[in-house]
Amino acid sequence: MTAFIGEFNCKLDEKGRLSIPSKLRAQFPEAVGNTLVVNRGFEKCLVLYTKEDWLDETAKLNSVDDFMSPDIRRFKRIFTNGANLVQMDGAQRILIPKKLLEYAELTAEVILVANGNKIELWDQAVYESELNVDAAEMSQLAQLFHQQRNQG
Amino acid sequence: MTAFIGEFNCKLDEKGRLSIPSKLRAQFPEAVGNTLVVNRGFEKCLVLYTKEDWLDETAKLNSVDDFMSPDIRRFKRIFTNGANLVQMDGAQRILIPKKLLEYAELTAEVILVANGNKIELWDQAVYESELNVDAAEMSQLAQLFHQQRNQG
DNA sequence: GAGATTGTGGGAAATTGTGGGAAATTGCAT
DNA sequence: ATGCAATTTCCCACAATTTCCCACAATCTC
Repeated sequence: MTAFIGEFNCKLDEKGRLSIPSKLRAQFPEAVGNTLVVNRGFEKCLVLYTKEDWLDETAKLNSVDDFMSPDIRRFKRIFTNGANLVQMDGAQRILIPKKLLEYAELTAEVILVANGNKIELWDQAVYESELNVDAAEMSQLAQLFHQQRNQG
Repeated sequence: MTAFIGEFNCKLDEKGRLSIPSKLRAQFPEAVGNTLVVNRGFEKCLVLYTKEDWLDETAKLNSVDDFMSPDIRRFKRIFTNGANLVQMDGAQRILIPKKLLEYAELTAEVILVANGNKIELWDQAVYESELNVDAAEMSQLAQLFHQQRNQG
């Protein structure tokens, strides 16, 4: 499983194309070729996966049979909703589908943030307000994280 | 087994024809040719299969013996009953049978969503309400999924 | 600073989505 | 059987989108 590192400022052009920074592209495993998967994130951002990692994610979902229950079907849908295959063009750019641009409210200025095997894509303004935490809140969040991690 | 990726906004024209997006068509295995199977989904949507995957699906059903119970027979009948073979025309469109249009309440605006080896077809409005979950429900669903996965 | 690489923009060609006309086929009723 | 209506198929045409390509600007490397 891939583990990406880094945070990058990028621009979207008028056509909704995003140029993948070379520092990030260098981290893609060979096998990626030029195909990625974009999906909606839980927050107001998009998420990029290598195709392989995406298939791993969904394989987990698909291991559970659809006959089982409506809730299972619903869960799978919610989870995969929005996913799109995207291909890099000759200039290492991907075209972000319109729908997703709108969802994440992406303007020209965006940020790419590595997060494990995922890469999040935020509008710069949105991202900054998301990161805007004071020390007290941060330590509270850390505490919560710790608790939830230990209770599984 | 095929694993489709993607979510697509499409339009049905007045004749009830659905143009299969090229991104999706590109994911069909060669063998598909231009023949698909449409069936009713459990929810208010339709489901597309490659012919091959449909045959697998029915094979699974038929592995359960009809002698078993009336309910088994009934379920098989109802499940299989809605299935239709459809062929793509020269413009990669399929004609959705009237009955199925009505069943899923499809209007002009529809959505195609990959779901494992199936492709679901929703009316846009219906789909959006299906996806509309709050955080509490989501975490409940996730929990359910987790349980059911582990009990197989 | 010079040369290579990378990011950005945009024009033009190719592909795709969409609509609709008209022929071919089907089903139904007379 | 024959004619009519409805459906389906096949075809062409236009608009929108996507892809491909080239060129210039910015940045990095040596």
